[in-house]
Amino acid sequence: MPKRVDHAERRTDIAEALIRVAGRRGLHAVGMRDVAAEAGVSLRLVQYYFQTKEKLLLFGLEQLAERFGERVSARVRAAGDSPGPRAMVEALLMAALPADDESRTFHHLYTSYAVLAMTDRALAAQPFIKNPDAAEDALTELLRQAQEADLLDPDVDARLEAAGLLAMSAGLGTSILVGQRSPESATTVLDHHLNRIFRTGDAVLT
Amino acid sequence: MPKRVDHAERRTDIAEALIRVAGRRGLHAVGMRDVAAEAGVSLRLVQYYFQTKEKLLLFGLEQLAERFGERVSARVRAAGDSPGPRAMVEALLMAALPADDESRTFHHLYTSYAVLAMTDRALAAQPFIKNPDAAEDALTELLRQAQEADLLDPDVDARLEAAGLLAMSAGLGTSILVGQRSPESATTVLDHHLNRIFRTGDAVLT
DNA sequence: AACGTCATGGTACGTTCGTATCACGAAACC
DNA sequence: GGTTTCGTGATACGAACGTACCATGACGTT
Repeated sequence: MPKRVDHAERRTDIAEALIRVAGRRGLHAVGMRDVAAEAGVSLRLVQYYFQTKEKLLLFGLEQLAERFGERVSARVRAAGDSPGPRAMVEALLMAALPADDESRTFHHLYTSYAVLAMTDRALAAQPFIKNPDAAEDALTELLRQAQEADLLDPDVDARLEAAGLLAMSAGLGTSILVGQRSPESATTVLDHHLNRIFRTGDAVLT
Repeated sequence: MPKRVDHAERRTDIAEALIRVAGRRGLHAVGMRDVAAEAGVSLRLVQYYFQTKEKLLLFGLEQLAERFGERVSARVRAAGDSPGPRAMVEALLMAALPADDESRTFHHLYTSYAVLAMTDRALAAQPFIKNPDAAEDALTELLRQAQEADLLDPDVDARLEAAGLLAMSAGLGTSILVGQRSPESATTVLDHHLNRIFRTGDAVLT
């Protein structure tokens, strides 16, 4: 073989170019030529590493979900040291809100992909079921721990509560992106809910 | 003027054709030719009544939001007779969940439009701020009434609670559309929340 | 040293899309 | 009753898109 280049690395480079340009102009507006230009390679190369646009999109979604999952769990881990379970719950939910650019891009593109998945039933069943389920499991576990530490209202069903909180966070995220609500307002709404669920009325929000 | 046709009527006909075909194949996949075929008219006519695709899309969104608003308020009104405020709250939230075809189409397309609105900041600022705000006002009012009738936990902030419930409903709706969650499961989550907010533990869900 | 294969560039092809143009019948107005 | 205006059809145009094809260095293998 000649230059023997690392295919995996090349693919993630291109996929991140896709994420960047799609985050700027919208997923519906990006073509392979845009991705190629953003990545600084020729159109032919994008075709070479991903044979078809559909495969590129699919890989981009996986990349997006993976990166965001790492971001959230990093924040939860960082919050794990100090004030207890509620801080971790808040870290998880707040990290999911589109307050900074990275999170905005994620929400924007993830929603775009979700819309595609509504018709192309086959497209990426995994990322839209497996990842949210994992998040729900993680949040459920955090709530259970809080419940065992007697910090939580005992008559909440941890699993149902986790599902509700995540759905609420997602819904608030969308309303932020479309300009209906400010990130601060969304934080207030979330915190109000947590205040009623947790026994201590302390707000630890940012 | 010759045949003097009712422009407004024609426009809504075409817009509903747009909604039908977009609901089937996805908003990203419909062109003016598809809309024309679905409406049973020529491409030229679609151009004639809407000069540009953007105007067609805009009118379609207004039409969509209007129809859905009527649907929800009709259901709330229908539930207003019998068992009290909670039934109306449930009616509002449940009507917004994508359980039937009409509601599924609405969620699907509304989300598609929301994605477009994230980049085309100008596109339809109204429908994505005015309508949700109106829904929030209505739900807030219902919650306040329940609170005055002493049916509600007195330490809930009606406005914040309304915002949270609507965001949760929207988030659950999306998770249904992507196949992560069943409508029944979403209903359970919503009802669990209402059970903790309302003083009576009665579930009046469908 | 020759060869085959990998990485890459350039470019062409066929399709589809939104929009514009030309044409024409019919009806209302003076 | 002629003229103007409205509703409608058919079709053409230019751009953009995804994909396919052809060519050509560069390098490891034999």
